[in-house]
Amino acid sequence: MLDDRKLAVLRAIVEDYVSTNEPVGSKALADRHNLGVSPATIRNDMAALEEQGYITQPHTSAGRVPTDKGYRLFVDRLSQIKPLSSAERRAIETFLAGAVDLDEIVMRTVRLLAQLTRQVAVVQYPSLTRSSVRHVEIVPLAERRVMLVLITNTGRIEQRVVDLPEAVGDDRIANLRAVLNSCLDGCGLSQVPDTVADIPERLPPEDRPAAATILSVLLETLVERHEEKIAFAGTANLAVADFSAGLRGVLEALEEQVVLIRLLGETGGLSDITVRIGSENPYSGLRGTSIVAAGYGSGDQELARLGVLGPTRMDYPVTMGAVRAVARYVGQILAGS
Amino acid sequence: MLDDRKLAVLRAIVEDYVSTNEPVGSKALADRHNLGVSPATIRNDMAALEEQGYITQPHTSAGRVPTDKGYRLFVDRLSQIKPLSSAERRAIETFLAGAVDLDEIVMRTVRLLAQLTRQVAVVQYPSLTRSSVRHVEIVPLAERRVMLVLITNTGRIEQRVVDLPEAVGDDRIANLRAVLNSCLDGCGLSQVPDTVADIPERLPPEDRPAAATILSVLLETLVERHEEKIAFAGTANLAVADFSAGLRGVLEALEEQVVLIRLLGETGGLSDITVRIGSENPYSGLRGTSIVAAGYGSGDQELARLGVLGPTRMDYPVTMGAVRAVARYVGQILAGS
DNA sequence: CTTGGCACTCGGGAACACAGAGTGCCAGAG
DNA sequence: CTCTGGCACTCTGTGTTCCCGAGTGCCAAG
Repeated sequence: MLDDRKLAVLRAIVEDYVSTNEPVGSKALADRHNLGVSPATIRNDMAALEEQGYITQPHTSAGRVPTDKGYRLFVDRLSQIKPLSSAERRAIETFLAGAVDLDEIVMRTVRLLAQLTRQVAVVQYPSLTRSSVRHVEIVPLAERRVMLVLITNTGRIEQRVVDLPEAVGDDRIANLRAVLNSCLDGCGLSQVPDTVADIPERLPPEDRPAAATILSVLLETLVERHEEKIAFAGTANLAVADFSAGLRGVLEALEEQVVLIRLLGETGGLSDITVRIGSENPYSGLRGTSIVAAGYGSGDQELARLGVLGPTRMDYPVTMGAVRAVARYVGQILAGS
Repeated sequence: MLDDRKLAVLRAIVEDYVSTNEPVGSKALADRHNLGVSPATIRNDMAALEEQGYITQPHTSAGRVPTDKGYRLFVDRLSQIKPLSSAERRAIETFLAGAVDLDEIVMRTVRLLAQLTRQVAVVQYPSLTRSSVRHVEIVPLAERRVMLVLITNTGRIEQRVVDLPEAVGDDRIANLRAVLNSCLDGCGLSQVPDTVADIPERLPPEDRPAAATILSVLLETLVERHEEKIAFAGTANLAVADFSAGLRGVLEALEEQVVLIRLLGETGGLSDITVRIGSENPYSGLRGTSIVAAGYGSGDQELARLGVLGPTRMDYPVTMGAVRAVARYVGQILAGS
């Protein structure tokens, strides 16, 4: 059905179109790639490819352009991820190594990725649900008000102000804090609800109302923040050149965190790469936009995802290489801190 | 030099141009505004206004368009801030009231502002230098490693991982924490360096090396994070309609935090509004873009600034009204939490 | 100082022609 | 059966020309 030469033609079309952004014709193909056959032959192959929906012509008598289906085939079977140059690797390493806290790691990562790919980069903060408790702090603010601070092993911090039902002295707060920490230290956030259940019993009866209030806020935090936090950068890359069409939709998607998180998607293995091409992705504003995403994490645990958005006519091998590399390095950095 | 009628003509030109986005001619002006004079008279006035640089014509025989100087005059003398409708006020209040922590306050604020003005909104996080210490926490991570967490009265949290010169037991850490907090509680961040100087003396000699390390990281945090954090939203509003020209520059500015912070600028009084029009602002990418900004804070202390970026041909009275209102409400919310 | 009149300018849209790139198809060669 | 060269055909994009209309500047009269 699709012999090797037809596949080679498709690959050539994708590559040429990506680099020139102009519909590519049979003659140009024959010239630029040495396929060893004449333009006429290529024309026949192109007709076949078009027949099967891999390419299309914007109008009669223009060159061909890959369809989403064509890109899909290209990504799946005709290309391989292009590793970064060693200079780039070093640059990533030193750039990320300078980060002092989680915010900065994420910030730097997202910028790095935007710069490497010259597209819009998106990084999801390490998932709360897959982290564990490193420390819980209760800071007295006023007589009947405390601030609850939760620090996770990924460096993420959540804070809440809690109004207590009654005044609670500092020493009782300290006790509460100690009990909380001894129970929760190292506990996976998803286990917190269970673990927390029997804490009131360990406390003197007079502290239980306050503890209950604090614990309910703690649980609330975990649930509400199930919605994940994300950062993005590189929107200026959208304005460049030929992509004014999709621009609107992409900007809108970026502002809709929910959509964006859905777009990053979830897949199986850590650091295998998801590519969603144009109409494949579940948001109508992104016609003409592709998403290349990967999970990152420390060890073999996926903490969250990151990726880039760009026009369907992007350089997939390079983009995938950059995404993969950045995902790996971020994982390392997180593991090390 | 500029009599009342000429000013009225200028005002009319700005208003018409803002609402239609088309150069406005003498006839249209005479029709839509009852200036009580004929088009010919208006033409003379327009000639005078052009002479003095308040308006300009894109090409011979087109209507007039305000220059930056024209907008400036309009903002300074010909318009007054338009207060929000009470429905809008209520909406703001309820929307902001739902926020649980600083991140969320900022996030909601910036979205709100973007939505109200239909432009790009920018909010600076409460300045570290003008906040004070609410609590300092030292969390043991490993034998020779702790996490330092600084919580300010504005709800902002800074964290750092510190490697200690030697192992320090939990009880000594606790003591250190107690001393630190008793010294620093309520202390303005700008006074921290002075206050911190004599802390080592209060500690047993064997703890001093560790304390010195921690303190130096603390000071470092204050200095480095002098660079402020910002959030923005509403970039999708850029893509709409007629502003594709400035788009590139604005997106670039948004990615350059430093530039952006400079743009928000600093002025005197809390909640008086700064307007920078087109070429007035110190970044060349923003030709054709204006910035409306204001400070916000609790009490009479300016904590930070917020504002919007939009085309010079924006509706200044409305935009200024929205910025002022949002700034006030944010101040209130921060004071209350 | 204001007004109506008038000649002038120029941008933008419509109509048109044209070159060039690209295609599909066909008939002949390997 | 596959490849190739040739050829007629079909478009788009571009450049040209033309004209309309909006808007101006100037002037002379009220």
